[in-house]
Amino acid sequence: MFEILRNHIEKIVPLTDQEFEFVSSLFRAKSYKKNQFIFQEGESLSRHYFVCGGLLKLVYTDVDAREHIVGFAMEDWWESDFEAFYTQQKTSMSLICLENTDVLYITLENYKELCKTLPQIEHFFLEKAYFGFIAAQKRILSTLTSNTKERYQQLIEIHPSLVQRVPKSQLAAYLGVSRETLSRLTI
Amino acid sequence: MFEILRNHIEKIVPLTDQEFEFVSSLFRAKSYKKNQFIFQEGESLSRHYFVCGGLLKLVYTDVDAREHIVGFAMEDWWESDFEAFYTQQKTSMSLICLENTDVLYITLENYKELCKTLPQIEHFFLEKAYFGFIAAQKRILSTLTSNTKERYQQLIEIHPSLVQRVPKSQLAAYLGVSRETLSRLTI
DNA sequence: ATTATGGAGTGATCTTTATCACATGGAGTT
DNA sequence: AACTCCATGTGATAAAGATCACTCCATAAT
Repeated sequence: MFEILRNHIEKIVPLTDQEFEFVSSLFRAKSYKKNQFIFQEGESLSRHYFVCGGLLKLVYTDVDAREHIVGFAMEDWWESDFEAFYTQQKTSMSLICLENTDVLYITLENYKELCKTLPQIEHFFLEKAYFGFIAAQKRILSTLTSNTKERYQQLIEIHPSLVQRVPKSQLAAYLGVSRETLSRLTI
Repeated sequence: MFEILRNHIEKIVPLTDQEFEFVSSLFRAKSYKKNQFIFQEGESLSRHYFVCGGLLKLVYTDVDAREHIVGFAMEDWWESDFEAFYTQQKTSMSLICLENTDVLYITLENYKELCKTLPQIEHFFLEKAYFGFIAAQKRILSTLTSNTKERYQQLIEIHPSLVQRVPKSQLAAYLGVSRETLSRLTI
């Protein structure tokens, strides 16, 4: 699992064996079964997760107990309730397994230690944040410019493997439409 | 204008006079009139802008020539076509003045120079990127969980001064509804 | 003073989507 | 084999929003 993390980081910044040993020492590995909660809305202990294998959804549950999917996370993706993590507040969302999933996670304390010791890792996270922001802005733009059918087609284009692995009801909760409407689309 | 930038940066990281002199040397100041384009979709030269005073909109124009507002920028905000800036591609959006506006801008070359020389500035931009990402995710969540009226109320709550300064037709283009629908809401 | 112009409100109608209800079919369980 | 979950599809109806057309009003321009 740590090798996956190393390959992932080294796509952006190089690391010596010694440096990666230090990186590894600050992460912990954990495995979860399908439908398990990695964390649940309202919890205080917030971590940043790297998915080595499997599939997660980041979920906001509204007052009517409806689930809204803020994001998915597959192999090589990072996920967390980022505001809760970075400001150490209670989580407002839940991270739930759609498949059996292996993760590596880091606490904020260790994250800060890591960035202080290895500035290139801070640069790595900066790039991740930039591209996360760009992706979020594109998703916003997609809701502004496109109808449901077009947004679904864009999702298929951008993440074909995701669409294969996730039930349509979950894709509907990500796109912000009812599962019935998604079902009625003729692609 | 440079004092505004200094105060803004020092809210997150401290700078010596000498360090700020270096920062200043990498930015340029420019003033624009209402309705002017700071940059236009399709241009190659992309910069990152800091708004000292005034008001901007970041606009995507679709194939039917409809304007969709990706974001606004007021005093103390950063704005750009971030993907175009960071990857040095052609811009896919336009940055347009809703009021007379004074900006400071930096090129990617100077930005990289700045981060290399002053790592605390890279940390500053990292925080900006994190909170930009969090804000974008909240906007996505708002479209998933709330109807038009609620989203408009949330906008008023989060950016009351913006709502005062921007025509409702522009707020509609930001919220993703027609100006008629926004006009019919009873707040 | 008169004439554009841009922002905003509103009626009528059509389209899209949500909602509720029910049916089908496959996978896993007993 | 019978049963229970799920995921999915689909019909009927209601609600939300888009669109087009028109009006009013304030401000800027001539």
